[in-house]
Amino acid sequence: MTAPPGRRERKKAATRQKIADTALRLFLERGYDAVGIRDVAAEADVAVTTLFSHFPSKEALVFEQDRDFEQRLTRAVTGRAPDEPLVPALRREVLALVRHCTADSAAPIWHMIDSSAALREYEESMRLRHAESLAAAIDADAGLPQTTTACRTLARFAIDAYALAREAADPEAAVDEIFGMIEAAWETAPR
Amino acid sequence: MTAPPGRRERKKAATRQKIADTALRLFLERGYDAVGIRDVAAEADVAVTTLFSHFPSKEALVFEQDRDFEQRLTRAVTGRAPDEPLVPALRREVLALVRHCTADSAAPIWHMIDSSAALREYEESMRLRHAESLAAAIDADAGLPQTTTACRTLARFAIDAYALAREAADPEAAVDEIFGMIEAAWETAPR
DNA sequence: ACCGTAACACTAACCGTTAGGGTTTCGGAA
DNA sequence: TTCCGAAACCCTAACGGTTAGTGTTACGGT
Repeated sequence: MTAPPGRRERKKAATRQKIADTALRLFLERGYDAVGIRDVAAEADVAVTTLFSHFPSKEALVFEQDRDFEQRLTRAVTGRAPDEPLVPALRREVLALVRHCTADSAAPIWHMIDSSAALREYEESMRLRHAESLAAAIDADAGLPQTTTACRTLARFAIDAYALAREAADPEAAVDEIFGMIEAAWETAPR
Repeated sequence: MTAPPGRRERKKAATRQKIADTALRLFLERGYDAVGIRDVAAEADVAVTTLFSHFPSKEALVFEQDRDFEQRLTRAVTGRAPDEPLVPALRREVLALVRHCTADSAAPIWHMIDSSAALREYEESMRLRHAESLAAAIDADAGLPQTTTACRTLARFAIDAYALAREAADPEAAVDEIFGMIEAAWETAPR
């Protein structure tokens, strides 16, 4: 599938990694708002323009680790066992994602995100984009006769569940509670 | 209630109005991204700092007209007839809001918003803030035994309904469809 | 051995936004 | 009526994220 990549691509990946690592370290050390793009670039020993050729924005540096979020959600739909119903599969994946980001090791990062308005907003629009892909995956699922609107609704509800559970006092219980509601909603969806 | 406001407040309101009108006109004429804050300020004959003392950001200029959105939603909950159930009241209000913003007269503005990533993102975070107030209003409603999590979930679902319906081919049908799902979700919510 | 190009660097700006500091003008108290 | 405090406004200068323009290097395929 993937032939041993050449020196070129290895160097590129290394540069990207160095930028992301440096950025996250500086952000955690001094605080997101107190670190400028120019600081990150200097510390990573790259030009500012290079940084922006790897990452579309300052905020994107923070969510490097989170890159597979979108794919995990869509694959939870497209790659589930042939007879597994949709919503429980989604619920399992959302639960796993919530567990992952409420783990103790992730606490400093999420504390940083919650402290910065820019990061919170960025995350939300990111999740919305994810909801769009998820909606497409659900809509494309053969054997689901539901409306396109219903599919988009389900996708957004699932993203909501993730966002709300992350902030809840007991995240795992919140996933259960919200997905109970989603289950009922989906069963009512017209087809 | 409101005594005849003094000259001072009238002038302030006039300035604010002039800025908002000028901004919207320029945005529609030349496109949101093609008009800078300095352009708006110059055309409205105010200093840039004055503009930002009236509006917190460039995006906020566009949503001047939309200012009562939040209040309309919360009042649909807090001010409904004593015996009217919650979700239908919400549905009525969301339907009215969707009708309002899909009216022909509003088309150019919404086309502009949809064309600009900055405006789309701003709108979404704005709606999320609205969802928080709505959740608080629902939570505070006496006689509703539901969980706080369930209230926050309902609030977000209602906001989702608005956003999804706005984009749907048949917005009013979409409101019906989504609120059917929400109704089922809410009935399932633990109390 | 050579060429095309991908990755990177440097400079200089653009744009939204804010701080600092000054001037006018109103509203209410003396 | 007079005067004072403060609100509204202005100007200048900057900050920080982001991008365009233009080279330079070094890798990969011919």
